[in-house]
Amino acid sequence: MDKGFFKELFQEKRLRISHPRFLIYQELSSSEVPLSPRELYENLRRKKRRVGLTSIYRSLDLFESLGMAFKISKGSSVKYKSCKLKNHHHHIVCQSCGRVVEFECNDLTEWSKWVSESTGYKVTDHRVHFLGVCKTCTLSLP
Amino acid sequence: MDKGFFKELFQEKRLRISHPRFLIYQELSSSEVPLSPRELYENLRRKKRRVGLTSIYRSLDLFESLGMAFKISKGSSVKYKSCKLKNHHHHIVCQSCGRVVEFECNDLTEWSKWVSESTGYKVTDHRVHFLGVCKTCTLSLP
DNA sequence: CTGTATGCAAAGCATTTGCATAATA
DNA sequence: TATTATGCAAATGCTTTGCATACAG
Repeated sequence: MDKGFFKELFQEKRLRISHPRFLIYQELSSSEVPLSPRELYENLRRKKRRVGLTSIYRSLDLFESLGMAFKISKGSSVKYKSCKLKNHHHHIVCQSCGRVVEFECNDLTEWSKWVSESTGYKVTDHRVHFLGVCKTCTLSLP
Repeated sequence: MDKGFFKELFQEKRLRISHPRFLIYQELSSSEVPLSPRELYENLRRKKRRVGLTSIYRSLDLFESLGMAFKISKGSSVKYKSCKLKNHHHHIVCQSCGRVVEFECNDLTEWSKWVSESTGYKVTDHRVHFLGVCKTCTLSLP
């Protein structure tokens, strides 16, 4: 959990480092697996840290828009994972346990150029994620 | 709209080609832009084709699982776009009007291998989408 | 005929909103 | 002190479920 990063970014954006926000960030970054708003709420509650569910929704939105968290929608469930890498990166999600790992982005300029040419779109950004099975699950499964 | 493709695929999977399913598929494939379940419902209603909203949800799920449609979750809104390309492909979404275009997948074996090595995951699949601005929007916007 | 798929109404939930209160800078 | 963020409760609205009915194969 990188408190410095949190403070710096928030001060730069003129956002307040409130107690609830910090608790939510802390809880999220301490988890190996992605968490839903409700799970985050329950976890904090269990630790006697009462934070409103509404605030959790608001904070998660904020974190995502700041690139501090990765939002995973699978079916109708929504979960978030905090990001450790600061610059542009992507994720691989374990299909079995849901564990997420970040990795740096490849150079996609060539591909982007090709997409742009073949579709007529101006390319501004891209989202990539891989699906797979993590080491633990590979070992424990048949 | 490729009726043959629809029939073939459904027969192969032992799925019934019901009237509502076909109407939904038809309506979805005739749209340039992605549609939400509700929009699809309204469109059909307007054409005096009454299909239950529930069936629309069920059909869209089905289409997606068969790779016939692409599901786009943006914030809390969910939309679907029918796919014309039959094999593995990706999408680029216009940030301004939402229009989606498909393009064939690049060869990602090298990248996959690298991801696998650096994360320890066995890579099974990947999702890519580009974001951009379509030709029409580029021209009509400043 | 024999399952499957549909459609309705109802239930179930996740998410959002309004607003008074509390906390930050 | 001037905003900004919080938290509650209520409202909203999407999505799912149960079940009798219709329908494709």
